[in-house]
Amino acid sequence: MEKERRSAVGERSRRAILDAALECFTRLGWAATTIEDIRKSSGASVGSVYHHFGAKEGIAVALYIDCLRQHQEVLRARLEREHDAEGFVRTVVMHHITWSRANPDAARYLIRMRREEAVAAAEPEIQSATGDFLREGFTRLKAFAKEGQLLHLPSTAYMPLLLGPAQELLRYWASGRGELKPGIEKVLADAAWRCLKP
Amino acid sequence: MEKERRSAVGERSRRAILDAALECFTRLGWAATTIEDIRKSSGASVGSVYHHFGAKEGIAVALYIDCLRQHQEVLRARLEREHDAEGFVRTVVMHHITWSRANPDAARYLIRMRREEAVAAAEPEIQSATGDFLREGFTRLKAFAKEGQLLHLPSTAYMPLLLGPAQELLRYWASGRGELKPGIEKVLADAAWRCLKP
Amino acid sequence: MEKERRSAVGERSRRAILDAALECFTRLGWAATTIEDIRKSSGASVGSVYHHFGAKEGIAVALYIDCLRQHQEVLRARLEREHDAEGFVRTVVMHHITWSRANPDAARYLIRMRREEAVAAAEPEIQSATGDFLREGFTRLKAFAKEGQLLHLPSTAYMPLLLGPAQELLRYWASGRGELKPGIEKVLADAAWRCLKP
Amino acid sequence: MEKERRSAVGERSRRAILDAALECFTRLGWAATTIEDIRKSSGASVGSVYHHFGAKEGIAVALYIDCLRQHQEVLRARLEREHDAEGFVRTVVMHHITWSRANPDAARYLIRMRREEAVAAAEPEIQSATGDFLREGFTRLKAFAKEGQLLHLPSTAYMPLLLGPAQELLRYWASGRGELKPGIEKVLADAAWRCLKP
DNA sequence: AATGAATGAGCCTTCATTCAT
DNA sequence: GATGAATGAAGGCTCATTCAT
Repeated sequence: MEKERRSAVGERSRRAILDAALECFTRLGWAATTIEDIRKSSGASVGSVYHHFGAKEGIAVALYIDCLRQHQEVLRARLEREHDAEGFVRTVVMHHITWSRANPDAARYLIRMRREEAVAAAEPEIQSATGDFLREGFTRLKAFAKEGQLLHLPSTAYMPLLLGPAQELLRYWASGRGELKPGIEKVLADAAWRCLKP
Repeated sequence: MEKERRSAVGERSRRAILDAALECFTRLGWAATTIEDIRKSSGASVGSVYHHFGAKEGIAVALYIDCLRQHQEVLRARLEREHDAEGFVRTVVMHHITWSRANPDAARYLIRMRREEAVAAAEPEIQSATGDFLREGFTRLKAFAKEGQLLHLPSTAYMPLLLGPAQELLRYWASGRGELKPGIEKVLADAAWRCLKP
Repeated sequence: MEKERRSAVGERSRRAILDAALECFTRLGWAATTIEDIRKSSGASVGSVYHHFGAKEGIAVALYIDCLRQHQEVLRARLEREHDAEGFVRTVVMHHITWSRANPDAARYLIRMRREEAVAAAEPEIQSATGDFLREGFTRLKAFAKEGQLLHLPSTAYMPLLLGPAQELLRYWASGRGELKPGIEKVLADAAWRCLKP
Repeated sequence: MEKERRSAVGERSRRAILDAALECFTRLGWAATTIEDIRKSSGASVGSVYHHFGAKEGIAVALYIDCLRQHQEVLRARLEREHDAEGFVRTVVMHHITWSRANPDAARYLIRMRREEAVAAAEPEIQSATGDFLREGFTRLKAFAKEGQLLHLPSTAYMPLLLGPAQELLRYWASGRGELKPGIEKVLADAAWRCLKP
């Protein structure tokens, strides 16, 4: 197991910093948040922040992994009960919307940071910490296509068609302008299946 | 007319700065690019940069408008020849991909900056400079729906379904990992129409 | 000529920073001197310091070159009038002591920084700025030996025997404990010649 | 006796820290070495380091005394067998070179730290721990001069002439550039005697 | 004796912006 | 219009040291 045993007190401090960071990043944005902001918000000292995360990027990456894990654990559990393409497609799309509605700060953070330098540079670390969930899903998608349960398309088209609309909507919502209307997840799930069914 | 008369020499210097800025933003990213970088790359002096654009954000906004205009002029011309929903939908999607392939730096810039603070804050200025092209398109979309040429959907769903997959693909491409395979525009146009046709 | 034309005002500011730096390094030591100390002492702003020297090390190197040039210009002039080994040896030793007595801060700085990381890393730059004076002197020394004007010794022994005692004395003096008694330069020059004469 | 009784386990830990410190100081330099470096290298904990040495300077001083003792014990033994000036002079010079060659890290450390603030401030402690060996030697030197076995010189000239060349050579060697050729100790010993004999 | 999480003062450096020439 | 030296607020980060366990 990769988790090292940490003293309980250290773990509590680490958690407080991560929570404070999410709050600050949500309120101010990643670039505009200073270590001082996080310090004030978490109650920890500057030194403690660096003791746990090494650098500002370290906080971003640790928080990203933390949010991603929560996101994926729920989705993974749901997908285990889906065995055909339609269920898979609808579940993925709906989960994206509903989880984001339930965890707005974490969702916004994931959306905004996905391609941010600070996080992108640590992709290997992120993948090793999250078990490369995306690739697994992609593999399953291609298997469905091979079985004829999905339309045959160039492989680079699957992910955009599956999640593009949801991402676009979430991004708009994350920018603070649009809402996430109740029921919109069903509309997007329908549309995704309309696009991808054979 | 809002355009002030500018001396030819001033205009040339302005253009050089804008070109250098695009090159720097592409290479280093907006936040990481310094005025000094732009100065070195453009051959202008720091003072000259400020004379033309007032502040770093001013460069970002001016460049954004510049790129957006190029993007929209082509699209506007094409859309004038399309009078039914299917042509409209297909043209919008295909243009997004083909124009981006032809103007990679400008396209990347537009994609990355769309919701960046620096540009978002100047939206009114951008809209007044580009004639609110997006809203016009959206209006036309809703008219098609009213006429029964498009599926009836919650209004917030149209844009994500129309452009979400293309945006997702372009974003992935813009991040430097995926390619834009030849013909992929047709696949996405087909899919968009499949999603939106009645 | 390697010297770029600089604006007079810029040059004056640069000089003020260098003077202040020498004063601070003498008083506090290189490592303990902060940019803030130099700023206060020179009247320049932090930004100006970095505009001219790029980094703290840049000040150290520029100042080192500055002091070394003064040291070498005088010695070079004196050595041009010396044509035999004895004159050469005596002049070098005496100049080391007398110049240091006349320019105590600069001398201390040279002695202390000679092998300090910050300066040692820039040796190529220093040599290109000072014309590799040391190597020239060493070459001349070996020529004297070849002509029989000096004792035949392993080549690594010449510099220690020529300057070691003076350096040792100066180092002790630079540390603030010993004095540089009047006439001591003659004693060391005699000793050096006693050591090196055939 | 000033040595406190220490538990064997404590002593072992203390020794490990001292060894690690020498290794780190050699590799990184005194100022650039952090307590964390020493901790990693020694296997001890930060707290343990402070338990034994009180402060970073404490390590420097303890290590200095440790190295100096080793240096002096050998020299003291050798000097006991020398009763005339020539033997004394030659032995001192040769020992400086040969001991350094045999204990390069310790020698480098002594050379580099001799006038470093951290060590200089603790001179009284060092003298009381090493029995003021230097002063004894200096006293013996002056006695030889009084007896006519050495040249009459200003008292400040003796040490530079005796050890200056060796120090200069060692310093050059310690900086990592020059070598310590076999036999060079004899050359310097000859030269020192040539300088100092009546 | 040992541990290592926590502390926080202080430092170097960056960089957008100004302004005298 | 152009120039580039000067400005200084602000931020990320280091690291010696402390102390509860």
